[in-house]
Amino acid sequence: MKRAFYERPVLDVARDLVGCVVSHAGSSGVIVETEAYHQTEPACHAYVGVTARTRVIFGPPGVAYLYRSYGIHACLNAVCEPDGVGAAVLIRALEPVEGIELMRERRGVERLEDLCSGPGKLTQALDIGLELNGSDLLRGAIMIDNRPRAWRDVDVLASRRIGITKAAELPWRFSALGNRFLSRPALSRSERVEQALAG
DNA sequence: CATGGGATTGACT
DNA sequence: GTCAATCCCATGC
Repeated sequence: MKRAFYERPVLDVARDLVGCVVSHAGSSGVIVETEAYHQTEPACHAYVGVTARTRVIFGPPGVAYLYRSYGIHACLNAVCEPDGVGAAVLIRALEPVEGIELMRERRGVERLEDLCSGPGKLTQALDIGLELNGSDLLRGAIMIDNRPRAWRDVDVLASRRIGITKAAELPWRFSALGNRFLSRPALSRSERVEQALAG
């Protein structure tokens, strides 16, 4: 992955990261779910401006932003857009590829679908901690690589972001169509009915 | 310096 | 479906 990939508008990066491969500490997985966040909308941590916490989000693109969620979990983001702009993509779910036994040990669960199907789960499975906040995604410990051939033409669906109360209406979540490793289905039951009726 | 709210998960009814 | 765990940090006094 090149630096210029991350320097683009955050919605484009979030969509294009689906199908790419994240690897760390002897384990890897294909990204099947992302969410975009931008300083101009209140769900984004960078909405409050530059602080000790958000400094990394406003920094150069292609860098990892890691934060602690609910006092327990670490969540991984890729910083996007030019230096000085606050935007990042949250990596929400992976399809496990390499180091699956390592993931099982780190997570303490067996089922493949339980290893990386959520932002807190995948960081635990790949042993990614807060100490990697600010590290480079191009040459650091965490690597993100281009889509394997089989994922070149993956269908990506946009839907609403999960678990937020502000700007919840924006369709800034991107997921691999029909993938079984998502943190949640892309569409609710009623939305699936609507889509079916719309043909 | 005290307080309160999460970009979540897992256990339980 | 409900709910607690647990810590970082932004905010307000």
